[in-house]
Amino acid sequence: MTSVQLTARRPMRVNLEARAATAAQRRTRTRERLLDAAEAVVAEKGFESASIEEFVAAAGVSRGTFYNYFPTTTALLHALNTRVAEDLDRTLDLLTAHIDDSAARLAATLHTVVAGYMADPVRGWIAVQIATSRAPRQHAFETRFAAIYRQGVSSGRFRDIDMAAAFTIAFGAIRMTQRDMLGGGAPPAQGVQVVALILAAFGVPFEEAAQISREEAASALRP
Amino acid sequence: MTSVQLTARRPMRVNLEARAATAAQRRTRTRERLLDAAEAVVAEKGFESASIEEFVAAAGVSRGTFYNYFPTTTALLHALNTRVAEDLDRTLDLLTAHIDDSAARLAATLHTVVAGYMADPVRGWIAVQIATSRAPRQHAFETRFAAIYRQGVSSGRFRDIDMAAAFTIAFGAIRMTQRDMLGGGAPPAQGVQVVALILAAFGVPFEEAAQISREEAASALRP
DNA sequence: TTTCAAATTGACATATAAGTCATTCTGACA
DNA sequence: TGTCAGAATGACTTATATGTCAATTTGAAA
Repeated sequence: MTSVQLTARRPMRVNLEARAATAAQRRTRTRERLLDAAEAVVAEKGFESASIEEFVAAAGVSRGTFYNYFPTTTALLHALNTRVAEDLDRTLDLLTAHIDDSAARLAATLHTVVAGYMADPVRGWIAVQIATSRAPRQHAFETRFAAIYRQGVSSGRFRDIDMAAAFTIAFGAIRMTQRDMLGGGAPPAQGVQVVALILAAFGVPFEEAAQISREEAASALRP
Repeated sequence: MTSVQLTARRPMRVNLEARAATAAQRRTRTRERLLDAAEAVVAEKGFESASIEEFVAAAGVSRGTFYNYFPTTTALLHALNTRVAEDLDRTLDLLTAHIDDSAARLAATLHTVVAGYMADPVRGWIAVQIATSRAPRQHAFETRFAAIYRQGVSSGRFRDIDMAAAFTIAFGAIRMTQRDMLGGGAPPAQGVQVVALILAAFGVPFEEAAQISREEAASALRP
């Protein structure tokens, strides 16, 4: 409608790309500081007292800055969960890449998840809470699980059952185990039993499943 | 220290017990009204907006009255969860008392839990959330599960494994199934698969487990 | 009708949280 | 050294919660 004069093409006064690049670094740093702070706050005061006020105080940034990065506290918490999941996913790559047998690989994966979260109860609680919230699920684990499971099916190690059901039982049981351990009600040995049962559910003979779970638990505990 | 004159023994002016009895009825009624209201509020507005203000408005009682019954909103929510669990526990008694085979009985129990909560999403979410909170666990299900499991072990139907691990895998998987169904991401058929896998984990041959799960699911869906 | 212990009321004082925005600061680069 | 886009600030407004308590109501029994 209104006639706006477009800026004439001429040499740029400033290098905008270079500026944008450094600005992006700065953004990333501040974002990480907020995530770190949130982790510390949740660690110390629990989930309930998670507030923007707390987060910015811990991060040493101002209120306004928070909104520059996250719209709500839950948005931040989900971002935190994603970061945690990605961390763990990288660890899983390193620790299980060399394992050929699908059953052993799955056992190692599940034990590493449990051990990883137990080593850091804050992250553990975050994972447990978010896993059962209405929030959309983290896909990293699901993808990894599916790959291992399919490999197991084609090598005749696992039963060929509905993937969603397999994932549900494996991660439902694992999350519950985590929850029990974090709550102090379950000994680490319970993880060994639960993983063995999961393998058994998938068709691995029980005694062998128990054996595999025991062995992989031993490796996972010292990552 | 101070010399207080004790009331002399003489005929009571009023019948205190009778009064106390009616007062107790009144208490129970008000308490139930608060619980009903909380259920309705959570149903409509979700967990996050659960506040004393909302609850008393829905129940038609005053702020002060709330504190006469519950110290905090979470206390009320836990009471609500207990009521829900007790309801379901009674249902489980009625529906599974006649089933002799432990595997079938366990399948019926798990399916009823899932179906019961799916029929009432509000209660379902409450159960899922509280199951994974730091709150102490509901004992009703655990006791029931243990009884069925022991029966199954002594009749040779189930493997003789650690009870805690067995419970963890069964209820972890069930809660996760619930969560997936409530979130709309899983079809009812997934419950059938998951229960079959649980039975298989406990030592029931897979084909038979699948068969039992299918049959009991059909009964549980029409309670 | 009167009594009285228990139940109920709701205004109040006290937090604590969220979201906005005009202003200031930062730092690479011309 | 000055420029300027984007980052950061924090006081301010608005909102929603919590917990208290003196006063009032209730209802069975006397």
